[in-house]
Amino acid sequence: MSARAAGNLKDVNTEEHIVAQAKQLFFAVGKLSASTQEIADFAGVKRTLINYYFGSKQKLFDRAFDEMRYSFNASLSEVLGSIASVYDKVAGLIDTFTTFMEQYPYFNIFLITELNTTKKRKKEIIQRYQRQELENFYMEIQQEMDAGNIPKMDPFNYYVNIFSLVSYPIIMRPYYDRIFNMTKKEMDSMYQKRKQDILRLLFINQ
Amino acid sequence: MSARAAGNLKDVNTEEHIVAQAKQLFFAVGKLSASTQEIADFAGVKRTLINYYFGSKQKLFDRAFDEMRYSFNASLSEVLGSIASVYDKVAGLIDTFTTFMEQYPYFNIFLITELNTTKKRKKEIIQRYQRQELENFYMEIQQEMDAGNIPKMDPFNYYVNIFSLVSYPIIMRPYYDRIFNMTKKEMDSMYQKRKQDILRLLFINQ
DNA sequence: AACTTTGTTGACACTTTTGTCAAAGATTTT
DNA sequence: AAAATCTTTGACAAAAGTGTCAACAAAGTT
Repeated sequence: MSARAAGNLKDVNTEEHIVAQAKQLFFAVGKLSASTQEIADFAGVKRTLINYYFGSKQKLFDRAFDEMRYSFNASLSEVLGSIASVYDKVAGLIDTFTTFMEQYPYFNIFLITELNTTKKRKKEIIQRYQRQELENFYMEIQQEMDAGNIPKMDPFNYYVNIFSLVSYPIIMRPYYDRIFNMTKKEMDSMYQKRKQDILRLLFINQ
Repeated sequence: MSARAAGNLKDVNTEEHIVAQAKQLFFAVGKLSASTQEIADFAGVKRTLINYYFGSKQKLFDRAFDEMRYSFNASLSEVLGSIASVYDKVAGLIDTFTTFMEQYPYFNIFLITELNTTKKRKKEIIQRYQRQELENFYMEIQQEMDAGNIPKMDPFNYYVNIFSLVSYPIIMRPYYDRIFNMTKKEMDSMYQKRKQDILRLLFINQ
């Protein structure tokens, strides 16, 4: 249904359309190792168009990945670079990251699997990011710790904890749905409470 | 070097040897979609032996996965089923899970990717686990919350948090090594502190 | 030691997947 | 509207991966 009507030309940009659908298939649906045929079917185009526009499957993947990375970093920067309070920044990170993870749960997974097993392109693919914003955030965190509002630990670990607490349960959700003895309703309510539970865990006196 | 000498018969059980090596390749090295040739090379045997002993690649994978799952559940049960204090149980879970994750970081990842995208075998592969132990643990957690020793939240979320805080950073470590502006030494020390930091985060007054 | 069973090997066939290319169809430019 | 350019398509070739099989080798049994 979402497939492009065949021969429906130029009302959409085919190239962009393919990338967009590939991002969905890879990072939302989770078919990280979809074949070119699967990608083409999903996008509703002929397989050869992938080669025409991107040269190879790998280059399409790189393109999709780069776009994901860019938009993810942008949304992080928006929070970290703001003038909000530390508490609001933490809440903002939780919020932003939750949204992102729910939309693209497999993006993180790709970072791990493919990146570690594909020996090449290690250096180029990742640029150090948000150095200044991060240093600044660490400092603010440290101040809150000194003030007793945040459990004392290395600010880096604190930062990592935010992402851990948000990301992991979302990634594992389909698995948890099966192993834990709960109805979908119960599970939903559990997951809905998480944002607040996390925030309360990360901030002592709120 | 670790490869079996060719023709070196019966000093080791070839079948077990292949499974053991496959577990390493899949869940420690991270080659979740290794070809039969890669598996065979890694184990130092001829590729056809995989078919001889296991019938198909899938069956070898299932076997490796089942063994992993079994040992993982066993180590969890050992902690949850013990008579230790809640604090010690939480510390034990952190410890056990850290060890497991460091040894087989890709086991969790498989649970997500393959399991969600491979439509078949959803039901059979996972059995509900540790129901009684878990219910009991929830109850103990709740008591500690009531006593004010643990931040108040749903015990399920608390339980999930333990695994989130341990697992996610280990999974992401290779990625973090590159994006964060730290030396290996700094990163190591950060990760070493984590166990205590996590425990302190999860228990208020310790 | 002959026989049977178990283990190992290389060759082959089959399937899946990727990428190329020439031809056909559309769109834009002149 | 003719020419040039861009887009789409099906057919083909090449590569990679999986499983089967018959033959050979080793170990165990009688």
